[in-house]
Amino acid sequence: MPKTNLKTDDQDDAEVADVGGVSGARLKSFIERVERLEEEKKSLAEDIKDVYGEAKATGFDAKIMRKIVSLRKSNLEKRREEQELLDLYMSAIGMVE
Amino acid sequence: MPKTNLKTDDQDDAEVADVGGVSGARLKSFIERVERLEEEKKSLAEDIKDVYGEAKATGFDAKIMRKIVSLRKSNLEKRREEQELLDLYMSAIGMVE
Amino acid sequence: MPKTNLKTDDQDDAEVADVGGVSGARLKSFIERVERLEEEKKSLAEDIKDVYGEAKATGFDAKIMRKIVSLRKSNLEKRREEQELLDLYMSAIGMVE
Amino acid sequence: MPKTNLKTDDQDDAEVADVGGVSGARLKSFIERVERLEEEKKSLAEDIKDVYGEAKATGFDAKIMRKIVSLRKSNLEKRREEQELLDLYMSAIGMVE
DNA sequence: ACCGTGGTTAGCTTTC
DNA sequence: GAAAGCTAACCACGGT
Repeated sequence: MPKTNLKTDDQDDAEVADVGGVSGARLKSFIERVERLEEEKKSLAEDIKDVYGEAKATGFDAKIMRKIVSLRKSNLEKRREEQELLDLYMSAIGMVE
Repeated sequence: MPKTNLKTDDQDDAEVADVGGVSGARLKSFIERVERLEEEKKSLAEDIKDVYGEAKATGFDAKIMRKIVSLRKSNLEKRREEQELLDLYMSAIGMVE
Repeated sequence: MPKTNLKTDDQDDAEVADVGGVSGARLKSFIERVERLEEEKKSLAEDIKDVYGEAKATGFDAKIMRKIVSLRKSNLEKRREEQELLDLYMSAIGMVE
Repeated sequence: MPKTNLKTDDQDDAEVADVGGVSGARLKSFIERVERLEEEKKSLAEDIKDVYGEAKATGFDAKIMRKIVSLRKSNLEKRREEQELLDLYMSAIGMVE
């Protein structure tokens, strides 16, 4: 069973207590940092979309472009994974450094 | 972060000549802009993950935090949608522009 | 069709109505089919896990095996995607099939 | 469906000899069993998708159906506890109802 | 203009 | 407790 104890009873209540007090303020700060970062991320997603739009206006096919980007990325990932597999083999047969 | 340079690939830079009237150089430029932006996006995703990790180290439950962020976001969206509906109503009765 | 009836709120009743009646029975039937299929899917996931366990008991490294399976799969997918890209190029330059 | 045969790959079947005392043939057998099971799993996933499609064609809302399935699966007790903790956190940052 | 579809992303589970 | 793989929701796009 997953054993996800959400209540965190073992921890001292002083850590998450002070409802509306200092711990609440810290939590709020964390939340807002996350929200700020997610906004920036969303903004970048829009920039990417704009680049595709611009390319399209120049006469390029966005669908093809996306496929190229995707293939280039998967090339890199595949190469990395193959290296990992190689490392695994080497450690499996005791050729570790 | 290990600075994974997406631009590195097998394709030879010399081969970006025009093909069938298509400017290879321009296409390459678009592709690289997209890749650059996607790297930044990925970097932000890692930053977000770090914030959750930091909060967790402080004693907060990341799962709950994600739920809170999600709720706040949907609250905002709902409010925005309600505003849009209100705008629609107002334009419907001629109270706009 | 003349949409003269302003009280359109009840319009969907013919499709999903009969709560507890015949439509409810159909919905229930769909739900149960899904649940049955998901059980089978879960069962297969366990079978897969068992195979890895068996292999491990035989002396193989499950982590390596998973990586091999993953690489073989991505080889296939990459090949398929490259073909799709080729098709896209061909249709883009009018060499449609 | 495009009949993606997972077993086909670049590796030559003749190269499955023992390497460092490892039975290549046995490993290959395990890998192929996994791939076969994963194909079946994928097939079931498609069946499920089909059921949702069929239900949709009958007039049901697939999104709602998925939610129903999900709810039936989830543990109500656990969800209540999560909600309680969530309420606590929300009051901590002033998002009281 | 809408539907269906594919791709993307976030969340959950399980593993190490 | 961190990391990865899997699953499910979301969104944007093209076809009809």
